[in-house]
Amino acid sequence: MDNVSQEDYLTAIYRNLDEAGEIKPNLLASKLEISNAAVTDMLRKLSRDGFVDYQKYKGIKLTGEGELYAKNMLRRHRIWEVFLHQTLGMPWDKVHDEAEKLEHSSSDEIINLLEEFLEYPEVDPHGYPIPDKNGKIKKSKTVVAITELNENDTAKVIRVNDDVKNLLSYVTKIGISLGKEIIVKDKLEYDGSVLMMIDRKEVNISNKIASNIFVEKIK
Amino acid sequence: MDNVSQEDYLTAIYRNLDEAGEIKPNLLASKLEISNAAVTDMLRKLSRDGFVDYQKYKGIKLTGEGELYAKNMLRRHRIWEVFLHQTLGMPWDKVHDEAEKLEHSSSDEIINLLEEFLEYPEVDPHGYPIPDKNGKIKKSKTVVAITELNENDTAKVIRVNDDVKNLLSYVTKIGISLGKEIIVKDKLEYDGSVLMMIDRKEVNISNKIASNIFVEKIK
DNA sequence: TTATATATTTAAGTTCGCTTAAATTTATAA
DNA sequence: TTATAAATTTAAGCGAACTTAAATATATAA
Ligand SMILES: [Mn+2]
Ligand SMILES: [Mn+2]
Ligand SMILES: [Mn+2]
Ligand SMILES: [Mn+2]
Repeated sequence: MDNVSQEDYLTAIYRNLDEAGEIKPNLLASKLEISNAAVTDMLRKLSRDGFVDYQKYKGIKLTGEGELYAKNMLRRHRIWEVFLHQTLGMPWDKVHDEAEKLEHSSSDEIINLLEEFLEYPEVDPHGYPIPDKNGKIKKSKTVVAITELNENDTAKVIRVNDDVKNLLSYVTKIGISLGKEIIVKDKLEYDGSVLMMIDRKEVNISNKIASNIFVEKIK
Repeated sequence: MDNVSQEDYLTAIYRNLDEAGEIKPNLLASKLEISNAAVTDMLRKLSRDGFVDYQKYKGIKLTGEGELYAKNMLRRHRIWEVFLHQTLGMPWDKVHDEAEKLEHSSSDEIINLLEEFLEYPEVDPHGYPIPDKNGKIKKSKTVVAITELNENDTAKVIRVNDDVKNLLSYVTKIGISLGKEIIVKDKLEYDGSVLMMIDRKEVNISNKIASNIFVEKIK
């Protein structure tokens, strides 16, 4: 397969599987920002080519081959992100969009050389794990969304969702980066927002944002 | 413009302009390995979009904008080649095909950062000059094809055509690399081939190959 | 259970970049 | 100059990846 669209479909499917390992066309369409009709169309092709299990009106599953392909795309994407951030000094809120293009234009050979050059990084600049050549993903620390914390919990930021538009640049603005310590001061009942301390400053973040920042509880 | 094909057309046009600054559709088609009809089609679009001057049955010229765009593509291409060869250690006969894809997927920002990281290289791994941000190309040494040399001339390899299939890997096999010294022993009248010394070994290369290796005469 | 809302598929149509075949123009050679 | 060859354009058509609108199936709520 040598195709930008199909590769983005597979990645989007893999990233958004539910607990049952499925995804609905409607969600996929919204993640890819295209029409439902286009998704139906493409699902037939991906199914014909053996990358997804698809039956009309049923949830979409990846085949073994499809899952491997998707994980390899994540590998390419994340290794490029590390390179752009770490080697070229590009800010973490810009690397995703660039990697979104580069991932389709680089042979496995380039990716393997890059990985070696970068000394085998384990996570991308947003804290997501990098699959190895065989699609194996190291099981990472147990993390929870900030929304799961309780009052007075102290936690360390491990991962921030890199798939949400403008989230990273906003999060940067309020002082959050990987490894940063936060302390939950208050959880507001009526809107689910969270009041917390970052660098000795009080910051209130909405429930929506809190649900996309993943942390490791300290003690 | 955000298009692989159009970008490759512009680059191919620029690289193959004749002394009059023009190229014929037929040559362009063969360089791009597509039909003449496809070229006619695309020329209308490139003309409509202001990148080429085109009138039916006349030679194709680049507009100012078209030339700038083409040179920027060469810049991207060659900077990627330097990175792949120099930083990742990919052999010089493999980097061209990879760069052919990467050139379309990288913002000017990435290219500028890469250029800085590489410490502003002046030529790509095949000896071709790298245009700067403004499209300026440093005028390089005066070179001649090996076919232009005379018996007993000594010369240094400065540039090898990177656009000819399998040329680089062949040339590598017979011991030629950038900077290598050669001595012309004999020029065969009947087929234009050249007999020369490389590393104290006698090597005969065809006229076609000799015409794609560029050297600087020594003394 | 039935009405209504939502999700999904089907149908028809568009743009892009290509193809082959036929028509036409330009170049070359007798 | 004229016949022939070569280059170029035109015409028709294809697959990929989209779109919008309409039809149909499924989910949800009264
Ligand atoms: Mn992508
Ligand atoms: Mn990421
Ligand atoms: Mn290219
Ligand atoms: Mn080159």
